[in-house]
Amino acid sequence: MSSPILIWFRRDLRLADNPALTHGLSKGRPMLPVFIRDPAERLGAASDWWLHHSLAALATGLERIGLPLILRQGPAETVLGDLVAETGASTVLWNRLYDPPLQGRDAAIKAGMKARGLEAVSFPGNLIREPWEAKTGAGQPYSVFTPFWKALLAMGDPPPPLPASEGMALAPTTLPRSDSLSDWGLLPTRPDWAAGMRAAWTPGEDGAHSRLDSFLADGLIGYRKRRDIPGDRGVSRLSPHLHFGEMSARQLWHITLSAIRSGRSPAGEADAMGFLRELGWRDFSHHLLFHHPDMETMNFNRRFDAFPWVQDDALFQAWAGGRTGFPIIDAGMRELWITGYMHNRVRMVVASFLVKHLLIDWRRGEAWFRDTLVDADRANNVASWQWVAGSGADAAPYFRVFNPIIQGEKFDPDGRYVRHYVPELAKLPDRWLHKPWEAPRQDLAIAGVTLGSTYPRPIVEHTVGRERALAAYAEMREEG
DNA sequence: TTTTGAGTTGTTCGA
DNA sequence: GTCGAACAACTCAAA
Repeated sequence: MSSPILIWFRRDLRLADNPALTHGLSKGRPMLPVFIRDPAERLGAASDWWLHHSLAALATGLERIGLPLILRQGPAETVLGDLVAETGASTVLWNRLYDPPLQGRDAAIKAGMKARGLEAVSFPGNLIREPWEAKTGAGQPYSVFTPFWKALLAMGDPPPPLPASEGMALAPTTLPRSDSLSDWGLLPTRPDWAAGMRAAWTPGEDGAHSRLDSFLADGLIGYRKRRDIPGDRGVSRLSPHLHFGEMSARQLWHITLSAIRSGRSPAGEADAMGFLRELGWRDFSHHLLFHHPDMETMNFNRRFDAFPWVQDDALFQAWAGGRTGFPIIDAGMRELWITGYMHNRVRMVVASFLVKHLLIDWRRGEAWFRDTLVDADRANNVASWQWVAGSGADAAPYFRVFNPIIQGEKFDPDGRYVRHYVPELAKLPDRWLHKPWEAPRQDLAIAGVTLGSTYPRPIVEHTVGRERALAAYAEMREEG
């Protein structure tokens, strides 16, 4: 029997539109899919929860075409070397990742394999375009979104997705040892904090497609306005599926356009392009981090190195725990804690609050999101936090300080979102819901709210926080 | 090389 | 209540 091909799965946990898998299947040789739990790839506890279920789904899908999924732990280079030795594999195929540490790791692995006479081939990963494809007229990477997006559009539609293989694949007659998924301890036990996640999500390729189908059927229409309303179903919530590659960006692109053109989605071209533009932001973040690897820990705009951040654990804990006394902030932080997700509009508001009202370093917020989001993604997380902080590429101007009261009233006018995640305020009338500290004593009493007891008073007064933030930015400008 | 127009997502103030 | 201007200046990208 000819030597097996290792298919190294990473963040491409799908069978359809999987270039490495399709390429391997075309060879007619035995195939050995493997997933390596490399500590270098770990993001956080919520991601681990998702990964567990996504791997289980992938294993089921592979089984349908007659393939096993081998699970191993350790540094990828070592594990792949072991597997090559154990199985006699002469080819390793994978789809690319672009995070700085992993990209370097993979390049070293490829070079090492080639030096040993093995075939190692990588394929385009999970973006619309590879991060090095878009270039300015001067041949430089972009640092402003709009021209980047125009450049992407000018390249035309990305390649059409590859179909999932239907037929049975050939597996090696003897299989190497595999870890048991349940032994990896990816799921929480004591306490089991994942009940809200199980209720909110269906990880895996099938879950990704049914999520997209229902979004196209009734969520996409009116997207440009509805996407800002956290109590509405106006966003796709595909981000964790995209992060783990249960659906590729290219599939999402083509499925969306064909749905509106065939009438399967009642939405129009403008809503569809508004939606795909958000996918463009995902590519833009990866483009930025690929070309500026140190922005994961350093300010993209180095003038922010002089910013007077405040270290205050009590304030940080109040923010993280959803006890700031601002209902829209607390609802967002609790949505995150319960479901592993937060609506995009609310992410901006809570991030602005941490960085501007509390003057806490964006890196602390970024680390919290990385640990708690099921869609945690280095590139998106870092680029977005820096954007809010004002230190990032194409960032918000410093004087743009979100007012958590106005944001709540504007985007959650009927209080559906806040009442769901901050149930202790549910009986307050809309008028006071986003500023309970201004409610008359009688309204609070009727609603069963006791400020400072059943719900916190604001940990900072909005106007004070705003003025302090503007002063801090002014101080930084003088330093620089 | 120089110039020009533009830049995700907002808030506040005063007329 | 509504509306427009101010809030800074800078850097990017393309012509």
